[in-house]
Amino acid sequence: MSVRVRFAPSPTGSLHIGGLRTALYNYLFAKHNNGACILRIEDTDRTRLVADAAENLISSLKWAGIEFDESPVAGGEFGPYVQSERLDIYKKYVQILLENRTAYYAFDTSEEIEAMRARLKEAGADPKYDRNSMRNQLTIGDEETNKLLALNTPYVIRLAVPDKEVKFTDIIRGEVIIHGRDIDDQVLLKSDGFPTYHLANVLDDYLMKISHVIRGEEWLPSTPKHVLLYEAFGWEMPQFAHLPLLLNPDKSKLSKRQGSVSVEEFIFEGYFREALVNFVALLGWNPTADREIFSMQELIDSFNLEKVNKGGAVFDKTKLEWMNFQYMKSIDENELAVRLMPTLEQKGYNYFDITYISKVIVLLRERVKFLHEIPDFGSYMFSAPKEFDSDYKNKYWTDDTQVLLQGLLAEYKSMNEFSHDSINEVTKKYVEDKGLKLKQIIHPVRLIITGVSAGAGMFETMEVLGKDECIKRFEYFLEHHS
RNA sequence: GGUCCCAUCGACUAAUGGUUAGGUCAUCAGCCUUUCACGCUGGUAAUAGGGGUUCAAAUCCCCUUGGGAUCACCA
Repeated sequence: MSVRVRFAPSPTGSLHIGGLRTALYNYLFAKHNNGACILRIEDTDRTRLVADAAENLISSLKWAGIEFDESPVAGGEFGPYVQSERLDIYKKYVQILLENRTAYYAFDTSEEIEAMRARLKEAGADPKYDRNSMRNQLTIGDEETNKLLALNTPYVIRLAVPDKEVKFTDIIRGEVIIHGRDIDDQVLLKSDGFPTYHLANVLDDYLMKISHVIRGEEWLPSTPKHVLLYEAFGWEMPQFAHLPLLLNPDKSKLSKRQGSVSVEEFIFEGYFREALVNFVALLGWNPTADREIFSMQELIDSFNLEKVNKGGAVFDKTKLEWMNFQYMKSIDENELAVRLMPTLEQKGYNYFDITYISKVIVLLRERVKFLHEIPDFGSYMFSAPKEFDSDYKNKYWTDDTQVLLQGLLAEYKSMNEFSHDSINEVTKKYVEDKGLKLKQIIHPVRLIITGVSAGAGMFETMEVLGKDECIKRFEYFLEHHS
């Protein structure tokens, strides 16, 4: 049997980091097994719809490197892949349930339901739908039901949950048993004609030939309803795998309020896709434990559901930051230069070439947390400093400094090759001849060239800036700021 | 509250009956040094508790405790 999995978000907002992990695990599992990964939009709740949410979801997923074999955009032979376009399908199939009496019409108003719940609560019982005391096909009979239907009375269709144990096997958790008496007579078709998640999800998974349902643990308690539906239709069930939850530092389900949770925010903050994917993949699953860095392909190669943990995992940004830094160091500098270009343009630095940018990146990548910080952290690489750190100056400046710098400038001017090695050589010889320590001159030089105390190796920095630029900065400083 | 799920350092996790309980992040100390960083070396730190089963338990079973999810005409 071929592996077919799906990621089925509802378009109610931007992609949640937990959603990203669910999508990723589906994707990894599919690719590992040469199967198909499908995207289905579950927009059956008309009240929570957010405009453009589906597009945003897809673009976040794409940013992360997750592509779908079948989707509303790519199409596929089991479409449409948007539930609101499948209404006739749901209505058609729910008839089967009505006919074999595993579902029934119910005509209760929301006020009646509310009153029922209040009553049950008063009596200390679970506020489940009390089938026998309400106005439904079971209590009023088929004839009355048909009459009400003919009068266009609003109705819903509910699942007739049998009084028996419902069992299923979860790949991650093993056998799970829940008794029917603990399951509500779930609404399958709402009065607005839209299906609920439970109906639409089961029907679509079946019709789209989904082999494995990989989703968050929050779905575990409602899985028996789905099992019952498969049984009611007489269909073979897919395999289930309920993923452990991603948690806030206080162990509650990962949510807004305790930091960023949407992928868009992480993109905005400047995380590399490689880092976020790598990090999130290792939250709840671990192939070896003696290794942290994995490319998407390596994740695909080693992924398996059996090794997914059962317990929830706290989403700890600190380690993500570390991982991001690993990618900062390892991604090719030319690639990073390309990625930095938009930021540079935004800051008005659009006249530098990729080669120069990548040299600057090599110089500064280990000194910043995010790539986009480079233009500010190393602003002196893009324009000559206008201000000079006075504390830094005071710390290393003496009465002789001015004269020493004049002499050093002359040395630099006479150089042909201006590499960090040759600058190093010339500078060291110069201070040695004067009987000084390198410290006494290199800090003033840094001040002149960069204006600030923090930065890469001085000679490397000067090499990248080039002889002419360095001399210009020397002359400017000695004229104006001494 | 009912039902279900879960439980190894502060965090992510490894060890599927036999290890001085391992690795990574964070943290602490030291080293390196041309500022800031990177890096390097080392340290602190965990099997929730109690019963079993077994020659042997982090690992299997039971109970307790703790945490979480879920209980909609939301997904």
